[in-house]
Amino acid sequence: MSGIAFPEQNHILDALPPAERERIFPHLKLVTLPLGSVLYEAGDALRHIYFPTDSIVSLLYVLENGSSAEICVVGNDGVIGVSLFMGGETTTSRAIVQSAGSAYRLSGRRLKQEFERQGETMHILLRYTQALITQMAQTAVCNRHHTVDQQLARWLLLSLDRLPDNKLTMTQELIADMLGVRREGVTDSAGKLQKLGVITYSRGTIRVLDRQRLEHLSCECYAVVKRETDRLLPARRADGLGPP
Amino acid sequence: MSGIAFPEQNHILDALPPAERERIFPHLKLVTLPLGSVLYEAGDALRHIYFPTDSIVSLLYVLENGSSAEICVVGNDGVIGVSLFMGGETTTSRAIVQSAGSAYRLSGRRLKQEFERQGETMHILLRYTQALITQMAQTAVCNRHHTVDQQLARWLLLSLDRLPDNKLTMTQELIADMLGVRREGVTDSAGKLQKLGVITYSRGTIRVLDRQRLEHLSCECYAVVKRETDRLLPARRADGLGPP
DNA sequence: TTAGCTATGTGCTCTACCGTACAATGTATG
DNA sequence: CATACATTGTACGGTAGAGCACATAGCTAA
Repeated sequence: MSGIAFPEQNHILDALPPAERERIFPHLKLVTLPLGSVLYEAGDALRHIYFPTDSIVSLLYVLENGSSAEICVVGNDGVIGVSLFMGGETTTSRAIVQSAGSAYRLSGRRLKQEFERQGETMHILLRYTQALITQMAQTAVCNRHHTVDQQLARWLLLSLDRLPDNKLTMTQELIADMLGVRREGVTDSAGKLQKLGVITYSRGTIRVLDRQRLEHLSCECYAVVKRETDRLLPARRADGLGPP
Repeated sequence: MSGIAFPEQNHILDALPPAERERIFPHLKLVTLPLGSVLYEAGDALRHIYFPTDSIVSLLYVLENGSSAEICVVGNDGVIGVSLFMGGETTTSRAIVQSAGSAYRLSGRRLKQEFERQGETMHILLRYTQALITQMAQTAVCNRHHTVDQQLARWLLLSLDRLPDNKLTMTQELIADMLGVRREGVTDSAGKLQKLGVITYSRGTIRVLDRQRLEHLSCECYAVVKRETDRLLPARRADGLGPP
């Protein structure tokens, strides 16, 4: 959250053609998302869609007994609130801010207006939704077959891709909630990574030192999701380093 | 697969308004789907979309090491090939026939034509896709937190809802592939259900005797998905028992 | 009938992860 | 500086499910 923010930091907004931008950008409102805040609960009627710039939001499913699991993660590559244009109005997931930062907010009404014009905006949003589907499905398989060690590596990489530097602010407790495992399990796995010199961990701050090694330690799920996301989403227009 | 088939057996086709029906129905082709046949592999370019009548198709993710997991199941409540209209053209999943039967097939080209008209067809397909998303996400959490016993019950219920009677044709080996567990694990769980008098099992044929009990033994995931699906999908127009 | 295959049942060890308890740090606050 | 709290580390028994081996039981076909 250093310095100015501009809509093009979000890849979806950045990909919109000029006419669409002119219609949408005036109605975007920049909001700050503090760590841990909840954009919506399961069952809430969605009122806005969010385009993160430097924040990260997780979609979490929470079971009756309180245990939970992250089903996908959204950063400046996507949007939160796809059920608005998919027609459901509500979802059964919770959207929680995993990394503090900013996002541009658009009212559901205006979004739907633009979506119904069936221009490029609609097609971009639908392709992004398919990328989300891939991420969810791969997460399901990953939950079934891969170890906590592998999943922690995957999770760190997914977060890293959505952050400006190699530092993430996140306690092991919260990571455990995301992965749906015990906190102690994360401590174990993170300890191994630290011994290997891949990360350093200190009271809520993780620094990734050796990204390549981390990719090696992760399961294939990270690469599968990344490949599919890159295929489905448009190439960046701006360079993401400053206003156009 | 007894007797005649007609498009309205599929809930999506049944929900289309008259104008849409007139455009689409003439181009539907009835195809039979034998048990175990693969509609598409991961990475295949999709050429058709399928509307099952009395068949059931599973979307399966397969990992590099050969292990797999079902991420959702489609019967006469839905369609196979959402990535066609979502814009992706291909998916990373395999679509495999879990219960033999029929389906109506429509070329991807015609489907997209209809979708682009942005009539009711588009909105129904999008809402259905959101229901699919819910199923995938719930499967992800289920894989993480629930026992094989619970998941088998859930799986049986999901299949049962898409079949005309209480009989399913399915070896334990195949169920194991779907749930992403060992075959022996399914034998154990199915044995328990049999002892309880909830099902009978005999060489590839399962009969559900006590559905209510089965719902009780299942985890909440079945109910969550069913509730959300009912909410998102249109009420049945025909009664599904005969041609209109 | 007999042989051969497929599907199911059973028993064993092994391991990752859970649940729980508690100790040892680092950070904030008076 | 002393205290309180939040975060991380460690230990230990319990268990679900994996991996493997092999026995039994129906179905099919010569």
